[in-house]
Amino acid sequence: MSRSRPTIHDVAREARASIATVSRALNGGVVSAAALARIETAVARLGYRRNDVARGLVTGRSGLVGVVVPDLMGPLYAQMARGIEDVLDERGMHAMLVTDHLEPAAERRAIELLRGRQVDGLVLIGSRLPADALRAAVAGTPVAHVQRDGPDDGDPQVRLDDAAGVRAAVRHLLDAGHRRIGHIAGTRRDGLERRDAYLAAMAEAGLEPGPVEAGEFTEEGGEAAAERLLGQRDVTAVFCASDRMAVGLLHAARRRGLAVPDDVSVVGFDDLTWARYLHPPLTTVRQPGRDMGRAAARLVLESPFDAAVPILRVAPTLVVRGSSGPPSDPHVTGPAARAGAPSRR
Amino acid sequence: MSRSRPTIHDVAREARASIATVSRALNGGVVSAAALARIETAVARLGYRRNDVARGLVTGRSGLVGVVVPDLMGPLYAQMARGIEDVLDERGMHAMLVTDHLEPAAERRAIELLRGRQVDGLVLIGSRLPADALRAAVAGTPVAHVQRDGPDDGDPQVRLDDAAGVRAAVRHLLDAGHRRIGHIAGTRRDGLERRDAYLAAMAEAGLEPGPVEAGEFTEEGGEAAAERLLGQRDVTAVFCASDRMAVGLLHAARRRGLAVPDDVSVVGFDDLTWARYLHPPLTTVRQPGRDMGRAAARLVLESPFDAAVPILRVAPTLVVRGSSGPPSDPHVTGPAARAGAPSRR
DNA sequence: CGCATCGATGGAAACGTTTACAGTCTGTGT
DNA sequence: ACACAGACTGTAAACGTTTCCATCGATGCG
Repeated sequence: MSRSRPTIHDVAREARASIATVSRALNGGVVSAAALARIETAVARLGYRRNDVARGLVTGRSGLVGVVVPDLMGPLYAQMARGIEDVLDERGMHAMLVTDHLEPAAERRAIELLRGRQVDGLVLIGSRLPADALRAAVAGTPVAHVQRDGPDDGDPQVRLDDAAGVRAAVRHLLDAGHRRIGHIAGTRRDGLERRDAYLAAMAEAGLEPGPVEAGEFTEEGGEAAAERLLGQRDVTAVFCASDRMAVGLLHAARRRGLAVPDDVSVVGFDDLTWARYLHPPLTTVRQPGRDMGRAAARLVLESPFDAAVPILRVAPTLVVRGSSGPPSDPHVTGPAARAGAPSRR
Repeated sequence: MSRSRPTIHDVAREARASIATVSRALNGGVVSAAALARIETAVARLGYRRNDVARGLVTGRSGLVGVVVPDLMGPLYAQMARGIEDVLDERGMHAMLVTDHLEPAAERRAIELLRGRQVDGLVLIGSRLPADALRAAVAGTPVAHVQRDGPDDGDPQVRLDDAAGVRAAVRHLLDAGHRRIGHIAGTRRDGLERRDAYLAAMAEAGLEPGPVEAGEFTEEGGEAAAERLLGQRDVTAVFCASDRMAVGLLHAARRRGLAVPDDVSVVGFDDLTWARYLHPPLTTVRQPGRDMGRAAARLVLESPFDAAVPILRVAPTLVVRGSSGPPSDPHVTGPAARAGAPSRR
């Protein structure tokens, strides 16, 4: 009984109709009520299901949008993927996810794979491909980028308004009374943009920038940078380019016996799902991944219509939680004052 | 210049060969060196790329394994997906990910979609579909389950050895000297299995089970259950059915002014990526998601060969971190109480 | 010298659809 | 009674591959 899947021919025979009529019935063409009824029962009896591969071959479309994502384990990427699915769903389309693992070669392969599958569009998240390599790889397929990690060219793109987020974070610390604010910077494109925005925000407030330390976009990177940073005098607050780095900072602070936020305020960036469960809960800049994914999906599906919106900035929001507060005592604070006073156990 | 993609015919014309020869050259069949060279240059000149849709139509295979995953934002699911990709990669295949969002209807649709795409196999993660609905949906396609959330039937399946993990966790607390150990239980299938394993482990140690509270598999669920549990007398340790619930517990403990692990020890389950960054770092049972994904992928690809391994249990490992320690209260853990403790070090 | 063998090639038939086109009815206005 | 519209329906040609089969020289062997 494990016969191979029934085809449209089987349905046609069963329903005494031609395959053309069956096809029309299935796709909402003009068919007589009688034929439609026969076909429907035949479909049900046989358990027929359309073969989308064959269909794609003749129509030239697949109903698929290819998504290449750096890493599925990043909660932010997962949110973006979800956003893409949202808008694809309502159009009866689907996403096909492929991961490059931050390797440009894998990214190129992923694009090839997807195009071989006739995807109707491509959403590239955090793409590192140089403009020419990219153009060659995607050829005719419509493309939209999210938070592209490479130089811009004419392709439509959605990108966080990093500067606005950083400004909000720095303002928040300034408003709380901090004057000497350090920064832990990332090394990728958005890391650099955030660092520049930080410098600009400090300058705007008429303040000298605090110490800046760069590191990998990871907990370890953040911790290492924090070690260097917390050695400096007078720093009462630190703004991190990512939440992951912020947890590294939290650890380093704890090791040095610094209380957060009393001795040092911490602000992160991204608002990863678990940021609120840290101790203390992390004040951070929320990156609306799902919205960004939605926007990108719309962009890629509608790019032919208005070709004049190459870059779309979405606004982040500051989420104030427990890791930031007013400086306790500006002139006494600092590692020197409390050195060697770890209070735990 | 935006001509449509070159086909194998174009290559054949350009290389003065028949399409059959080109196809053979591309797929490693027998071709003369001269022809091969001509074809290769033609491919390069034209930028030809095989159309996998057409290919799939004739071969009946797609090189794709469909993966239906409850939710991309769960780090554990992402790890499993990664594991699947690992083994697919080394076979030149790819994963096609689709999410049901814990809705059985969406799960069924996802399976239909995937089968319409002619996937060569299906990996279902946390499937909730009843056996008959499932059987109807997958028809002839090979299937493997991961941590199926429904009754078993004959389908190959990989599943965590929940009982072993729970036993390790409970033993760990017992060895530390705890006697009154509470449990926060989950409601899904694995939650129930873990609860039963907890009860068994307590019985095995000759102890009465501590209070058990069930809740949703979320931070809020854990927090609510913890509120009920921490009111009880004498509880010096709590074992949670998941890390997410454990952070809820941590919060509830903090609110009540209970120190962890001094007043109450906490052990989680899963070892989600951020468990080590909590404060204190969470002692937990690590679920090797990536390995489970790998195992499932192998299972689905090789199921015809040995049909006799329907259920494969993978072993979790206990990761001891800062959230668990000996009970502080001296008179509860006197020598008498310790007498029955199986101490293995 | 004839015959089987072999390596390389091309022709053509699939694979399961959609869709342009050409029919076949039935009813209607003249 | 006739043409003609209109509503349905069927035939057949695509879509871009793989693969079976036949063909064709050339080579080796008896």
